[in-house]
Amino acid sequence: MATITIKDVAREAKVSVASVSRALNGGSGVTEETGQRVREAAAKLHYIPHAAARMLITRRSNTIGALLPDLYGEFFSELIRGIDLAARARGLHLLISSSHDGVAEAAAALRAMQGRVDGMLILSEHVDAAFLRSNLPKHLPAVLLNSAVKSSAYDVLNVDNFAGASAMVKHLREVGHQRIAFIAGPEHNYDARQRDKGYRAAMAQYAAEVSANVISGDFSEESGYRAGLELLRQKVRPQAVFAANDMMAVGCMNAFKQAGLDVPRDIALAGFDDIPITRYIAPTLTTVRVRIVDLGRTALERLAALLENTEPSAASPHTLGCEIVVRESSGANRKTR
Amino acid sequence: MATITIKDVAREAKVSVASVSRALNGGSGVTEETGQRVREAAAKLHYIPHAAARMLITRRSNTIGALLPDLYGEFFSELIRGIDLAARARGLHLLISSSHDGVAEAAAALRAMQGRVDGMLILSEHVDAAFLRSNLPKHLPAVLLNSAVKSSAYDVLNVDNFAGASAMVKHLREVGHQRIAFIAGPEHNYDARQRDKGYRAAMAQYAAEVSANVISGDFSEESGYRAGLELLRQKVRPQAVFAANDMMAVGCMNAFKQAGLDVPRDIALAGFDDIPITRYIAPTLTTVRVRIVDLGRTALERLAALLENTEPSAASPHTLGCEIVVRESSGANRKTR
DNA sequence: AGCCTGTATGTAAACGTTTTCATGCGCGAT
DNA sequence: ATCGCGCATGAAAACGTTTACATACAGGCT
Repeated sequence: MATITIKDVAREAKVSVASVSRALNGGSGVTEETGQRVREAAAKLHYIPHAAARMLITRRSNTIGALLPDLYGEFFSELIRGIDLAARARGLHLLISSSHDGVAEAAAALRAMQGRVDGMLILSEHVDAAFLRSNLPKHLPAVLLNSAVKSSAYDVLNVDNFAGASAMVKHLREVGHQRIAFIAGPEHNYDARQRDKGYRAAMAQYAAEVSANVISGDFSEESGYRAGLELLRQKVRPQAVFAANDMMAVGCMNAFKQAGLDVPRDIALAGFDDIPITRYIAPTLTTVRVRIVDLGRTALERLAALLENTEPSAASPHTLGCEIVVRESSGANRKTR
Repeated sequence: MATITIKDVAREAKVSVASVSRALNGGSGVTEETGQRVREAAAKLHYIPHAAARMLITRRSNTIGALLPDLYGEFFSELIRGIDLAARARGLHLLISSSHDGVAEAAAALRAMQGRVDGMLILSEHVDAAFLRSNLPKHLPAVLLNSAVKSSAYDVLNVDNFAGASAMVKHLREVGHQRIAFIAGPEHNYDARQRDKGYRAAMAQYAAEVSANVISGDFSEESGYRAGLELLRQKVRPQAVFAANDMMAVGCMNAFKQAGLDVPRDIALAGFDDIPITRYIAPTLTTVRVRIVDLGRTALERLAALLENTEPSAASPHTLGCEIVVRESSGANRKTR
């Protein structure tokens, strides 16, 4: 009736609980015959070890925790998928905690994971070195994603936003656009800031000709739409618009279409992330590809490596490259042919 | 140095561990003054209760497990988001397990969750009543999503696929299409089968005029594309195509575009699910809206309700309605004006 | 034959909590 | 004054495992 425990199996197999444990785990230190008997008894009783008890004694949960922002949008679904795939391959469970409105909430979430995870994957704008020092147990391995934290105490995995943004500006220049506007992302988002810097740096190379033109946004489609309207109101209209993420590019595109403009003939457009949707809209969106699934996978693999090595293993920061994906919206074919 | 436990707090506050536990939890049964002292000690030592130990004794993990198929596509990202939102609101954690290639793997995943979750949310084509009987502990509450399981032993939450599909056929008829083809989903998927039935039933109402025309697919964009090509090869081309999910509709649309056809002028198209992407493609896709986020949220809320009530509470099957969303691809405006 | 070594097994401690139960104390009611 | 009652507190059991240690036994060595 009640849950059946290792003791029941021991009784059934007529051995001690120790032997049951040995037989069911390593299998070593137990004779073939008893091993057999134990396995049979376990199967017969439908015995399933109680995870919590095991965690308590072994101090291992085979679970990794993921602290993420709101799961909205394709970026996170892809990221989770990458993490999940890698976790599954390693037999690790995934405990997810998302949507933290503020620092306090993020801290609470992080603390609540204590004792139920072996390591943490953290992607949150609320997290900085001080936050981690006070909320992350010293011994708990963690990998930070897209974080500004530089401390060698933590392992961090970033996307090369700066290079990606610069490369996109370069591309837009190459296909003939001079006045390139930028729709920035949220101020406190590290990725967004890096993309902004990349844009500005690349534009500075042509400073003599034209200066940077940055409209603020917050990564939402809605903010991209508003930015689009604002750009249309400028006395001198830009020839190309580079949005700090794809969703804003989509919103911006809608603003342009609604105003009767043709993309890319009247104005070119580019995004960042390469979420699946970019392939389906019309015109298809030129963007900077971030291999999101790989990002998740790599993060998990680094964390897994951390779990294996008991030695601290110098936390090496790492950066994932990204590449330009030229589609219709940037008007590349118009110039090339 | 090592992890600090409740004993350390007790020593620091000069009380017994029992009092620490009382002070930190309910707070009742302890004087205001000791409560204060304990909280101070806990804060000073950065004490965090060990989740596993607590789980073991309370037999509560405040975690719910979600057994899902591969997380690919917007459907699942939306679903997870709905689940996550509701879980967060109730202070529940989310343990996710996805991508089960076969029955055995699904069973293993389900068993691995034993002892670390209070309840299960299950969406998997491998799951039937027999599977549950042998792999789901009797006392573990579970909510099945989009499942064919009828047993009153389990709580199941379905989408009204049949009515949705019928309504879509009706809509397509109303805007003037006679010959309506259907691209079916995977054979073993319950949703897919119900949509198929809904289509056939609605078509049967007009049997005298025209018969059903079903092409097989598997919910992937690729299979929708292939189905599109196949439809184009038919001697009498259908006037409208109804795909069992949106991604296949997208694939099919690409096939049509590639063949130089104009949607909806030359051929109308409709999908099912109303994933976000439907709003961004051109033409925008007429579809059947399944409130995916609500589905996830509702599922979690029912599970939470199950957790509260110790009494079995007759497992009531429930169905979420869905509604037609008319956009450009079905050619509705052409007829109405 | 005696000893030592290795191996299978069992006993019991340990993991960090919560909770039951007993204890002792103060205080109002009789 | 005594009794009893409520309440804060502490001691210890319990949760279900793993594992260190003890034990016993078999067999190969000298």
